[in-house]
Amino acid sequence: MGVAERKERERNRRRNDIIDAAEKVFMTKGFENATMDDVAEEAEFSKGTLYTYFQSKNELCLSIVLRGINVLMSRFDIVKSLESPGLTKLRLLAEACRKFYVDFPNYAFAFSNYKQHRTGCNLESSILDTIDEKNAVVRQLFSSVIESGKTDLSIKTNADSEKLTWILWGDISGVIPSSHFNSANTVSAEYYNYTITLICDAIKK
Amino acid sequence: MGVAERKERERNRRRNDIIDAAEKVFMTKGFENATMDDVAEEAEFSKGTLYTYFQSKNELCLSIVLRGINVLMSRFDIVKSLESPGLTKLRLLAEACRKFYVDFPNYAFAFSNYKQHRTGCNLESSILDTIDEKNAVVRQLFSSVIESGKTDLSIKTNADSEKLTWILWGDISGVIPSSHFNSANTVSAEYYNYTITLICDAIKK
DNA sequence: GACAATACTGACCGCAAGTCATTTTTCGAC
DNA sequence: GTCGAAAAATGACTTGCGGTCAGTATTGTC
Repeated sequence: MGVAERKERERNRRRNDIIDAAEKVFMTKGFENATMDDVAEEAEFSKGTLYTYFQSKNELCLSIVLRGINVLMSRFDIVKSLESPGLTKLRLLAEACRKFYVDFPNYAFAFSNYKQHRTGCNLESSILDTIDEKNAVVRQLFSSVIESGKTDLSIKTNADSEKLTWILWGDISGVIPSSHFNSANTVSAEYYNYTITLICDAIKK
Repeated sequence: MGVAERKERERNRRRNDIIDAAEKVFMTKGFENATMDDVAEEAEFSKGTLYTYFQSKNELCLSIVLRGINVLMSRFDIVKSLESPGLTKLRLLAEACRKFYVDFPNYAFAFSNYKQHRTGCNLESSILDTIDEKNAVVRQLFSSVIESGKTDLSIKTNADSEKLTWILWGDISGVIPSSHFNSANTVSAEYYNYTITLICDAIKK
């Protein structure tokens, strides 16, 4: 008898509906100005109910970030399966990320506020751990792509994989969306690609 | 009779004392956890008085950022007066910035939260304008150093000064301090310098 | 229909940002 | 020295929002 399973599914669906509503509200009003009552109204639940699904406003925000990471990672999968030089793969990863930001401005926006919500979420939340795990997986991916590039001689063999990962992932997930949402969404593919080209030029064999 | 002038001086001094107190309090407790009452107590003023000097908590935070920018810019001055190739100057600017973060962790911390306070400060505040102006001056400096590097042939002539400025200043003032204050202050001069070296390698003639 | 368990509600609480009527201080004029 | 006006400082108060929780409604089981 799958009642428990069905209930679990329904609960997850409702949880997702709330995140949908939160995305909409936060994106429209901004995280600061939007209230949990706003989200509750959009989600057609009472505020109290939100708190049976999320520990805090910050955790709700981080749930949006987590969603974004999952979507982004699924886009990385396609690159992973390719048989290409490491440097090419690196470029493709960066390009996948750029497209992701274009396709999902909500997530780009959420990413740009990640740090803030992270620090605001002082409780131990399982979402924090999950995000950390996903981040580790992404870094591992970048690192292995760089390593493969060193093996296939598309990347300088003396490049420091760990540091490069940090710089690339930092730029891609930090600076770019962050600047993108300053003032008037002026940072374009042009700037993004220039950064990537610059780094790739510096590390290519 | 210089009474008005003296009063103006005293008012500025008190204003600075409040920023001193705010730096201490915010650095210790974090921006979120620290209250204006905390700052008031540290500054030995009542809360109401703080609001005769600053429009809001966010504006007070931005005043700290502005202070930091001024200190940093004064360190850039020394580099400006040197007679060196553009690329060398660029490296020295980056190095000056790194040292600045080491010498003034408070400002590095403030910088890492800049965007947050900026968006929280929705009113038109003269401090915002001043920060924008200072930022423009810094970008102008970077841009002209890059241009001079192209002229003296230390930097590739096809480098895009504007984009490079954006990337360099973005990395230097954004990613680095931002990552620095994640978790356990683990990002070291090593990582910082690796980033700079990477970019400089990519653009050197 | 009785019962438990789960889901939902919204009035309520606490806290901190920001306000403002009142008090205190400063300082020139006489 | 003291009066009056302007400037500075005060802290009790208002407001708004994140978060709570005792109570209500719904669902599923026997």
